[in-house]
Amino acid sequence: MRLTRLGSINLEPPEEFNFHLTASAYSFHWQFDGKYLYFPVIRNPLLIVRTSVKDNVVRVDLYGVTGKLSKDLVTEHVVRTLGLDEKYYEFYNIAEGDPLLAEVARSLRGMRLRTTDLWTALIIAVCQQNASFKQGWRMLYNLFKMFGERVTVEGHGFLLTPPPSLIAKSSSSELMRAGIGYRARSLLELARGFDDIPQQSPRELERSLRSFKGVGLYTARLALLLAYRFYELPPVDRWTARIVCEVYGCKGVSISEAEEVLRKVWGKWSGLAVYYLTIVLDAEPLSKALDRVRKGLLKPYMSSDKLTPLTLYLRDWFVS
DNA sequence: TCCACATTAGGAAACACGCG
DNA sequence: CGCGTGTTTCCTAATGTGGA
Repeated sequence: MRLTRLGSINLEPPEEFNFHLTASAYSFHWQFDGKYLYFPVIRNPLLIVRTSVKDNVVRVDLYGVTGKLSKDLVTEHVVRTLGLDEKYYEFYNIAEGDPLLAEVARSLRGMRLRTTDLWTALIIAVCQQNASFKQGWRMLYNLFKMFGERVTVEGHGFLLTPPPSLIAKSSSSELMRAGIGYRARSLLELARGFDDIPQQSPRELERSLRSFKGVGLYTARLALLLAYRFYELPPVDRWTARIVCEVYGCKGVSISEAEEVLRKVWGKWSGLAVYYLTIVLDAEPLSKALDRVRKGLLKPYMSSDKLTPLTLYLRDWFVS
């Protein structure tokens, strides 16, 4: 599908906003090309925005299949997605004196967590289960390539998240071909029940999401973090637990201990801290990540020869 | 007894390694 | 050089345990 340009909006960025870092993190090449960050605002009728920053102005170009559109609604969505209204001062104050995330307040300052819709966040979270960063994002890549609709914006190919309706009518074996293993069943059940999830607060949503088979505490919280910036309750996996316990000195290395320590140090910013932890350690497998923590190498590589959350967009890493 | 919390069992996929 | 196995890296779900 080819989309036509419907107009544009200019937004004033907050101070210390780093568009390039915000757009780089965990983006596939069809989402960010080094200059423009593309993301959907409305699915039906389809409306996609192309965002960029020039001369300290956030430029938002609108693309769709024509129709009425509310610029206020688009503005609100872009502000929310990029976190233009976020105030990280408190978070940075803690980060500055922190043994793990000091770099977030320095070289990564101005980088925002970019949100997705809840459905996309759920797919991401399910793919992250029992898998390294590389494994998880390969699964996601395969799902997008196999089931996502391709649209063209100014000659740039963009892939939409395969919607619940499409996943729901797929067979488990079809989904398995994306290399997602047992997660196919979880995804299928989520797709079938997704539209019946009521609108509720994040804390209530956590309960609703966990009622799905295959969605535990980690998956639910990661999804809520990515979709709603639900920072106060962190998604803690074993990777996070080991690192957090190593650095802040827990008695053991359990998930619950790590969460307790995280909440003590970061308070209502715990979830955001976990997100940035994956960035500064390039989401490396545990043994390498622990090694880097001990050596104090707590800055992302930023080199283009290695797949990391910040280099994912650079090329087609999973092309087979 | 029942609830909260901790532990254990079970499992998918990638990678490394050794064998023929 | 290819193949199979074991190890590593993670998670959820079921089971176990201890305190109110």
